Amino acid sequence: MAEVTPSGRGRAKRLPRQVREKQILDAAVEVFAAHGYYAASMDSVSETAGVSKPMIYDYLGAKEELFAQCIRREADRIVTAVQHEVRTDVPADMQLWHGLRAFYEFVGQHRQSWNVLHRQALAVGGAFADEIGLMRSKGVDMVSRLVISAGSHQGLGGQVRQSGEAMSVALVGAAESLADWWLDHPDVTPENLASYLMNLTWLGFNDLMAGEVWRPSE
Amino acid sequence: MAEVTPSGRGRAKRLPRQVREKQILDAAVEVFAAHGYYAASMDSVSETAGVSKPMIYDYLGAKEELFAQCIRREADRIVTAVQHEVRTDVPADMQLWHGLRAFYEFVGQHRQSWNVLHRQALAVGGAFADEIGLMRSKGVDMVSRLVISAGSHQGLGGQVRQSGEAMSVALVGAAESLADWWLDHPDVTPENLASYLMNLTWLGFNDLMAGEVWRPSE
Amino acid sequence: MAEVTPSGRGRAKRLPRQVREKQILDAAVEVFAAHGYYAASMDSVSETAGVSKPMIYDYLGAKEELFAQCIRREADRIVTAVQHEVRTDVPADMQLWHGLRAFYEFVGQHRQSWNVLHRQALAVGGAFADEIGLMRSKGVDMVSRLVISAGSHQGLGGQVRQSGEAMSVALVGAAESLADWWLDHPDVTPENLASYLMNLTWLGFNDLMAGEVWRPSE
Amino acid sequence: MAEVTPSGRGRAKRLPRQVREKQILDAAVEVFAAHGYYAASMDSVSETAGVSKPMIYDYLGAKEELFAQCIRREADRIVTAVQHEVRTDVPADMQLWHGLRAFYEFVGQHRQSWNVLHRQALAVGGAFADEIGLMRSKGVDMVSRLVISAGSHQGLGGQVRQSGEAMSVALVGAAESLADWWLDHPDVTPENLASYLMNLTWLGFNDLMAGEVWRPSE
DNA sequence: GATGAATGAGATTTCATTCAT
DNA sequence: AATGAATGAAATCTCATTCAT
Repeated sequence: MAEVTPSGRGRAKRLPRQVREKQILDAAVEVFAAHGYYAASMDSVSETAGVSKPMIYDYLGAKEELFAQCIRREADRIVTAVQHEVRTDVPADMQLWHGLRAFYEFVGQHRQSWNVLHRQALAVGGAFADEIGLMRSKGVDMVSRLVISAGSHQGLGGQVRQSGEAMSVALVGAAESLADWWLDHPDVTPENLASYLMNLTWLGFNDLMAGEVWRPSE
Repeated sequence: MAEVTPSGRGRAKRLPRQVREKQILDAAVEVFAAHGYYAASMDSVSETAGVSKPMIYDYLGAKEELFAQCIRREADRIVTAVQHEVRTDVPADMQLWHGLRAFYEFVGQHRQSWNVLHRQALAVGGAFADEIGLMRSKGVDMVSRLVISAGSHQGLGGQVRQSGEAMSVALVGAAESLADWWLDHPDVTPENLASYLMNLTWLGFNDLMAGEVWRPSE
Repeated sequence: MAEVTPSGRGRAKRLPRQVREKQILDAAVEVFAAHGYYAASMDSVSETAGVSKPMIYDYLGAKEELFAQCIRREADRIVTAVQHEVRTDVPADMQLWHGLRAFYEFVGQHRQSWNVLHRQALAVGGAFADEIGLMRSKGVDMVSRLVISAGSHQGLGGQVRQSGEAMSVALVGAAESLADWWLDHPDVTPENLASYLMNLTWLGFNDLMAGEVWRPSE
Repeated sequence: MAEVTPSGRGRAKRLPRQVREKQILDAAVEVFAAHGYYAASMDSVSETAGVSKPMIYDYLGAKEELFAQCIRREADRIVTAVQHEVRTDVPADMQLWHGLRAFYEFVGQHRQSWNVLHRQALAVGGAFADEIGLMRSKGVDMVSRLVISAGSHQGLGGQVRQSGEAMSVALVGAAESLADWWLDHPDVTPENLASYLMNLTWLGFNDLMAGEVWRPSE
């Protein structure tokens, strides 16, 4: 029987389209993550996938399109992973806590996805604006909903509502930044990271909602 | 009329090296910011600067080196701008407030610098690790010092000190993220942005320092 | 009529890799020999081979590597040609004679090979040290073996043995030099050339081996 | 007083043309010898000479011309050095001996000159045919004259006269080749080298002249 | 379905050379 | 006499992409 594994030489065994597409996407994520969008070559992808280049073009389109699909798939994955851990029947702070923990657990296990998603997509920018926006907004939405719902529960001050989105963006940015920092401090646990963020921001949210607002003293 | 402006065709007028170097760096920042490190071609830079390519190589080195110099210059600029606004004879919260406001004012006026610095440098990664690290650490250091000094003033809890760096990283990430968000919400003022961050984090810091720590309830 | 010859324009006909590699190497030898390593451009090689540049890089590597392969192939050719004519069942002088004749016959038919091998490789030096050394040593070895075996047959003096290598080097140099000179005296036959060298050196060898050593008289 | 040495910064002191030309030629020989004709850049020469590029062009012409002048000067030097040691009032063999010894002594002290002369000039070829030919012929002439005069003294056989030039060429080639070999065997003395050559060839010459000619036995 | 063969186009970089002071 | 400033032109190499089997 002919080999099916990527390392098999010669004409690869005929496989259903679905399987090949997964093979290719997996390879693409790996390669884009390792070298970045530009430095990654279609040759690398083809080699890594154990599939010839024309096939990539046939199945997943040109480089840009291929990258876009990587982003889409990985964004879905991480959002799904987080959502799966967030139960709506607990207090808002616990929801955020669970979400953050799930986020860092996922990141810890899929550094690649994270890299592809975040850094490269942001850097190349222009052409991938849509995909990035979509993914970003998913994260922000999740947080926004929490913050706002928390706020409305407790009769929140104008500040929070008015700036809910901004603050969610900031929180997401903080989370992402901390995830990067994690790479250089691997001995920290996901719980620690989530805890740092909760302490940094949640008390602030609470205070805000209790009407205690910071204002410059000058 | 003999052209002297960058767009002039033909042999450029003789200018002292210093002046040309600035011209070239300016052009490089513009081009890198507009297209990203990879998509920016040395031809573009040369055209934008109104100077032939060999001069770029002679004066500022190859593409990587040129980019590194862009990063260095712009990092210095932004750090200087922020430091210039931070007075050490005011309470820690006011220092942070001033710093953030200065940061957003600068970003508002130099979108390019910001882009070059942040997105591109992070994305290309590898080769520019040093430059990026330096710049990052400057920001984080500034915040760390504030946070920690604030903490020691008030007899701070172990959490803050132990995780001072992580939290500073998170704060810087939040600030950066908010700066990106600003691009799509141009009617917000620098004061607003700074204020959002202060409210999100400072009260948290204060509570922490007062011993009020968030812990999961499960 | 669809062209297949190297000079054909447009997309070259599909050929198996092996064939193309030979085509390219042939062209490279021609071009390097004609212009020298540095003056030869990859464009020339590509045009001469009737193949696009990327294929050259794909099949035979970058310029240095390509040149190295030229050297290797041509060195093998000439060494093989000479060895093929040298029978070990004849006296040493006849072996040398046959070798030299074969050498000049080969050189006469492949001026290009010779040029590529000798001049260019030596001149560029540095990067090709290994290839050159290998090729050189093959020639010197062949001669050394002859000289020394001849010597030991006849109870040879210390001079020869001690300096066998040096003398072989000198002989090879003489042969090469004479090959160059031949270019300007094309009416001389290979036999003549071989004969000159035999007369210049072999009697010297013999005398030496008989103990008749030249010494300065002062 | 302003600096005159090459390392002096700023505008060099005005110097008579003759002196500058020597400075430049010295530098050029050094640089060409170190890197080869192509790899040597006019910038290097200019830096090494401590003189600006326009001056080189003014005084000694473009790269080709500059190299030609290097060859000419160094060829003269070596020929002069050898001729200086050869006295015409001694037997022919001693003349050759002295010449060879002088040659290797010169080469030992001026590896650079030798390299420039021999390897590079030969390699670049084409453009420098004239200079090379000139230099070569000087060496060959010297030897030829010896050989032939020696021959006529002793009633020489037809072989020698008919092929005097060829044999001289071969001898010169042997000498050059041995000089190259010397680079890798630095513990050998000039006397040894000269002696090897004398033994390899002179006895052969003598035998020839005595009518003892080698002929293939088949 | 699958691929080896093939290329257009463009990127970075380096040099020899000259102009203008 | 002397040079800093400036460039045209070209060389090497790589890559995304397609053709033909």
